[in-house]
Amino acid sequence: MTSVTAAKSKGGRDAARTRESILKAAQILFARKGYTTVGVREVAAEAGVNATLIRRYFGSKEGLFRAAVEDFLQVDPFIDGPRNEFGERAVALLKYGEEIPSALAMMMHATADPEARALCSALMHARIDRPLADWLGGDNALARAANINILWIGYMAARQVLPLPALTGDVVDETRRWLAIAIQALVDADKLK
Amino acid sequence: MTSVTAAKSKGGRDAARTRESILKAAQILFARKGYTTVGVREVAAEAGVNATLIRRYFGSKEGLFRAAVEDFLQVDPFIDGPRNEFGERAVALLKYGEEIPSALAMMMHATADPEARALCSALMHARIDRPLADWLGGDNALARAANINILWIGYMAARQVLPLPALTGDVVDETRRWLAIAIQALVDADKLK
DNA sequence: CTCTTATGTCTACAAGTGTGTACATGACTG
DNA sequence: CAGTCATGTACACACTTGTAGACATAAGAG
Repeated sequence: MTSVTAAKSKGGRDAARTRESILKAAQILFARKGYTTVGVREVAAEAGVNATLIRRYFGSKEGLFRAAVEDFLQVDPFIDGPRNEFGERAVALLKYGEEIPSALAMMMHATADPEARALCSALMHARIDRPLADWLGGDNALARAANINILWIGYMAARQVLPLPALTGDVVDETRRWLAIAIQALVDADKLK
Repeated sequence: MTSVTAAKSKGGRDAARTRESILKAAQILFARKGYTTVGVREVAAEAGVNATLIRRYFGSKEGLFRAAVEDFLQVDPFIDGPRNEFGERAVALLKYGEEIPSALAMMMHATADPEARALCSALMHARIDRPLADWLGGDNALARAANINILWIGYMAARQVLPLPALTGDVVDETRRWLAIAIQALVDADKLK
């Protein structure tokens, strides 16, 4: 197989570089195939390095997964920007997520393993729901944050994780429009009327 | 471990009964732990039968999974009833799904395995999206069906599969109210205004 | 140059997987 | 009662997994 994330194009030892290669490969593979299914040898092959290095740099397979998720599970890109454009921005970021391995897809695929699932659950709460609720403010902030998260998760699951055959072509566009509106409505519902 | 789905409380051979026991145990375990993580020996132990019987009755592990999903992936309970109460009914059924192992949780957990994922994708389309779109009718029926499915998937994933720590207590009630309204809105949007 | 440390490689192991094959035993038909 | 097939059991075989430890080699310091 041709490794897209090959490390050492030119010789020389570079710990940081190989570590990065492993992380990138892990993100791609975990997002595509989940946690249990992907083996450390597979990640190493994709990264173009020796399998044992994963243990050296990340301690264990679980350590690698944790690092891979934490590396790009951030809410900042969503809340940086005008409040009245949150819905549009979120959908745009989800589209971007479809093209690169997203943390959401990674987590959804990984929930088969009990330990990986517990990790995902805790991380999602600490790095998404809580800060998002703080940013939202107003009444029922945590519930609204959870609802926004439900929309994200549902869309990514239906589009990438399963994926649903229905979600192609024009249907995707229609769904994305609906998604932006629904999310924005949750943002704007900061005061019970 | 105490097997809840023990088969042969009294002696005697009963193929249908043991087959049912295996299926029940598989549904519970697959929904809780996914496809790859659950082994055939584990299912057999939970069902209180010999592991080889799984091969006899379902051909293979994949055959067992297929049977387990197909057994209760049905859209009928959702569309049977008044159209203007679809949202409420759907949420009530999801709540029911939280208590018994639901097909949705099973599928979400199983997407790590490529073959299981392909199966889930095809089944979801054939048994949920298509019939639901037919029932919905009107403009963009397939997109609206997909959106409803997104809400279901997102909720079950956030509530059961991950699960999100935020979704407990009052937050769940608030989310369920929102969910019913959002789903009903998609049902009623059968004519572009 | 020489020594030390960081980095990368090789081999192996114990555990668990799905599945196949051969054998035992129950229940029903004639 | 006797025979026959469905049903249940026991065992083993390849295979893959994550992890561990011993070894080799490049890079940088004194």
